Amino acid sequence: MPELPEVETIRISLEPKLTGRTITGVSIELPKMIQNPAPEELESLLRGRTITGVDRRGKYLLIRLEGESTLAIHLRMTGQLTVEDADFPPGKATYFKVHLDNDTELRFNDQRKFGKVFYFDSKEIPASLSRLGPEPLSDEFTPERLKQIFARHQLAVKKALLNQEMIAGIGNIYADEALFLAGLHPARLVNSLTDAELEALCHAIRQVLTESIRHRGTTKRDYRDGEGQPGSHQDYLRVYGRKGEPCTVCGAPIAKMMFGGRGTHFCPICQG
DNA sequence: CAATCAACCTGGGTGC
DNA sequence: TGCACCCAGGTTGATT
Repeated sequence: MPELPEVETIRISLEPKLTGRTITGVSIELPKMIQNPAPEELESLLRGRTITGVDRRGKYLLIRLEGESTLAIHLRMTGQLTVEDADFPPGKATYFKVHLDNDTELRFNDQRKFGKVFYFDSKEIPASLSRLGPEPLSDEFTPERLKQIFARHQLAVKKALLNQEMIAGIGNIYADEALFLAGLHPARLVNSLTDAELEALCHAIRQVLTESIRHRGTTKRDYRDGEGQPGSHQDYLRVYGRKGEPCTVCGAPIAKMMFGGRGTHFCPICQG
């Protein structure tokens, strides 16, 4: 579900509600969700700790704790994070809660139970948990860097965009949207891209992610921001979910195919 | 190294 | 109304 823009939107809404709060306890209803320490060890690691800020790396939300440690959450497909009053009834699929010192709690709701929680004593996500490529909205994300990352890989560009070790944060929606904006067919091999195409792709990735953050993310079904509200970028998608509808540039019907196991939308004319 | 598939889960949509 | 089946914003691990 949530890709970089959705996690960033959640981060923005949670940060003021979490920063400065002290954790008083946790509730774990689904132990398998706790990935890193043993679930029974998590509470003693968190209780009494003060939250110093909320960051994001790729699709991971990073809750910073006093003393250089991090509580990280990955929402996978249907995860939702909200901060609510402790006496407000939680959603049906709320499997993890972090109780705070002002009678509110951070709630992790996840219908499909794919979401993961990690704790580690560092700011960087340990490589043993996840290795992530550069942040696409950072200054280090340039056409030259992209060329470097793609070099020697005989790999379809759509698959490359979904590979978090190559670029962090892009998922199925924004991969399709970026390839459309860049005018690239999803099956193009990354080591065949010209400098001009790399430049276009780099720019397209930045553009689609930035636009979506401005629209508070894309809600196809489950995604909600930290206030429980849907985003609006679904109204601005150019190809994703628009099979059979006219291309916004040339009017040809948008095509959908299965590619690398994922539904893939593109304009057969503009991305020929 | 790359590709494919299954697995992890629940529920909405579709077609019979 | 029921039911079987496909599909979904993600990631990982086994297998070829």
